[in-house]
Amino acid sequence: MNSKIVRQKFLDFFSSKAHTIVSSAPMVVKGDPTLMFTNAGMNQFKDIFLGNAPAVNKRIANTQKCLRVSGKHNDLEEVGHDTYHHTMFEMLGNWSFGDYFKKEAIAWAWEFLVEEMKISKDQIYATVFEGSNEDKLEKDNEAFEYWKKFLDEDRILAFSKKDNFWEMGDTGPCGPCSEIHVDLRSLEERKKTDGKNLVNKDHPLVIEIWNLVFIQYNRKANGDLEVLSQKHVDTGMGFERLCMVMQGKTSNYDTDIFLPLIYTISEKSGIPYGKIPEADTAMRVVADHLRAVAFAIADGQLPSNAKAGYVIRRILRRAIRYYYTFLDQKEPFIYLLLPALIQNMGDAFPELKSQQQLIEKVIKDEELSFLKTLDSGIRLLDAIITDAQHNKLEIVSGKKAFELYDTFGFPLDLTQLILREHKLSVDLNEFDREMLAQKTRSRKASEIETEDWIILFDDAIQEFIGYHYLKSDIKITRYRKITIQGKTHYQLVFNFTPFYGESGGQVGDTGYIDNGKERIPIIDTKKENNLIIHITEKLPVDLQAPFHAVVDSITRQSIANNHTATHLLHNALRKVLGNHVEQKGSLVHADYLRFDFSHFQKITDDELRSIEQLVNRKIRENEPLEEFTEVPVSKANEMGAMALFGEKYGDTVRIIKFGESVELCGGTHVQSTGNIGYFKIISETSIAAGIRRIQAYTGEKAEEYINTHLGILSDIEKILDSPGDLRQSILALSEQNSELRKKVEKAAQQEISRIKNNLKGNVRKVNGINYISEKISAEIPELVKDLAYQLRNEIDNLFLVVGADIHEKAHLTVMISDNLVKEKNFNAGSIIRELAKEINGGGGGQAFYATAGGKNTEGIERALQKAEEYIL
RNA sequence: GGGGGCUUAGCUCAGUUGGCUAGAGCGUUUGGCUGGCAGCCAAAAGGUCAGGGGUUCGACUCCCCUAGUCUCCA
Repeated sequence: MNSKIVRQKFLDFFSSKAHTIVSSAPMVVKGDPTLMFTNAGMNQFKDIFLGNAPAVNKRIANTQKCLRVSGKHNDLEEVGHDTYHHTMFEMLGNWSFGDYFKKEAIAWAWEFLVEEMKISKDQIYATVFEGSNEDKLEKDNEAFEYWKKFLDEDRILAFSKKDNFWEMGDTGPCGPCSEIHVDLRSLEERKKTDGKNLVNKDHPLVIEIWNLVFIQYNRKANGDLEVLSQKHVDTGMGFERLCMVMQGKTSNYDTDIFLPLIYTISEKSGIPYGKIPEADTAMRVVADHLRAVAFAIADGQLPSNAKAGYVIRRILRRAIRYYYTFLDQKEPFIYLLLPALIQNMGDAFPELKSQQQLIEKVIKDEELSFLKTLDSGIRLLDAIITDAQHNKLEIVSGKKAFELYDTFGFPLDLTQLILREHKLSVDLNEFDREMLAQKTRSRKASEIETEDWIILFDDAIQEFIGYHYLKSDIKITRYRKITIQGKTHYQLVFNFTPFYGESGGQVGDTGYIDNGKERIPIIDTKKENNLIIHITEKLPVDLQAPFHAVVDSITRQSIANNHTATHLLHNALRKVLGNHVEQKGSLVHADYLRFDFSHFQKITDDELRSIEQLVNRKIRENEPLEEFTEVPVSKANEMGAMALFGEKYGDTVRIIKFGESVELCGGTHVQSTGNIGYFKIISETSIAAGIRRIQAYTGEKAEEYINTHLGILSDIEKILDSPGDLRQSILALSEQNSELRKKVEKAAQQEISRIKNNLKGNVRKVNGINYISEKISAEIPELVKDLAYQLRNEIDNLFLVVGADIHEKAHLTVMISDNLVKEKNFNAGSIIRELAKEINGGGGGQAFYATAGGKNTEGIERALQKAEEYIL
């Protein structure tokens, strides 16, 4: 059964059990500081479990793309070396929000696996929670009883809290879980060793494929468990594993999900799969990482040097490392594989297809840049090797290897590989020490201490009323203290709030709360798991009191201007450049707006002008805001709304329309476009392959910007005293300037020649040495240097001492012909140090040329005389 | 968010502890030679050494700040 059918059968099965099928949430998570990537199917329903959002459908099923690069069973460095570790994988899941519970979840799981998928019941084991003294919980007898209907008792195994009790975090919803394991060993093997002894023992062929979580408790901060009134089911089944079972394979990589990719890799690299273990590993690594990176980019997460983008970069670079070393590819390679991936998964995930060009471009660019990094790293390493061989060392210091890694991004395993070829090795202990120091430094710099929420009023759902109100009477429902790098802030939550929490690129509101006795400034507002959090520097004295909350309306107006202008810009970009333009990031600030989007060339000045013109035309047309709330997703698509990436599952959405611009958006906007006043683009740049960024001003900021520039222009006009063509005037000025510079240069040279000729006339022959000692008048020390070097070329056996009074500072210069330095052992440097004493200064230089400076101009004559002593 | 590196001619880069009046290769221009796929020879032009400040007799080199960029960690 091929993987496409497996996926479809799962969805069809739960659809037949009255589940609503929803699409996968993006793999890249927005608006949850604890999570960078979706790492489990339940992520997009977290708000429902936390009680921060109501469940619209009580039964849901889907396939969710997930990414894991760290954690108990997922270390990036493991991927490719075995049959089952992955970075990106699909999780099939079904959910009940306060609807069905253990009985149905177990019965349907059984029905799907045994009746639909025809997996033999002899291969199946189930596990249940054995109970916990610590939490005063009994064995999960309910689950045990339901399983007994399908399985013999000795195939239902009990495990401890570690394996069979699921918790989302330190606090929050949790409960016992029940896992389904499948024994894939041959009949003979199964006879030899009973499968029940291999469950949960990390056997590669006795594997967990489905985890059914029964959420029935809430873990409180003090560790106590509280029974939930609403019980939920959360299940997750590894799609790749299920396919492996269905296709009778013993490795995920042998299923039709990976094999076409691996064959393409084999074909393009000319290396067969299954012959060389290292090459096989490399192919699995490349196949796995290609998926992860392609999906991440499709979801808007580009490789970068920080946070989530850095994780993607690391995954991609690991793949490059493997093909570079074990598949002998020295040119960009991974981007060539994208068509094969799309062939395989493009139907289930159309975002891959629609963004193929961008994904290829981004990957190729990243490959090129890393191959360049490798190149320069190899050059640096060569120097280290030469040095080690020169000094007859066998071990290269860990510090050097770390520097190569830390500063130049050259991977340790490559360093080791290349060193081994030269019979050298790295001091790994030292390397690890350096690494640890780096980690400690970073951790220290980002230490956050979060205290527990203190609940004042039990009012879990906080409403946002800021679309229509900027002031409101509120009560504080909960607060907590948070400390980052020694700075303490407080986070407050209200029963309802006019403050907009930072999200969708729009910055959070600022303002204050006041109760007549005290006024507390709100310095920022953030959104965390659907909760709007107001940040203050101090806590109100009377927390229970009612407060009047006021949003800074001027700032809010500027933000609204910029947000609406962003929509108009997005629309104008698509009109002028084409429909391939897709939003890739956005920042709506009170002072400016920033918009990142996919586009493959630099935008020409003409295009930029038309874009700006179009936006300003829409502003003057004064299109009114049309706001549609609670629009079903299907209706939104009909309206032609531009869905932003990062949409979470939700039954209804908010739509913002200004004339032709229709966007799905939760932000705050102007009443009509005329409020924006004026729109001015200030920069257009590239931020990554295929991604461009426009920054712009609106309203008063735009006005200020233009006035500043016009002011500069008029100032220049005044300076130049030029009412006519400024460009002509400046051009003339610049030409004049370079002419004058040449003239000055020439005059200086003439001056030098004049002095030089003078000096030449005053040469004294002393002991066969052409001795010159004289005070000259010069303006610039550089010219004296010039003079000395010229004389050196023109007079043999020269011993030159020149003094000068430059801006009331004494200067001395000594120049001695090379042959004299050699023959008579003169040293201009030590001579000048002696002479400098006469002018109360110091100096130095080389054996043939030295300078000195001092405060005492009176001493110049004495110094010149003293010089004579050296040649007598 | 924290650490480290880099920024020198149009391009790719050298430049040891501060002092060889800032170099190389490619490219450009000019002249000469040459029936050819990077043709050869010769010469020349081209630099605010990222920007700003400081230390010093003297800074591409050392220190501080700013900007851009690469890289590692979180």
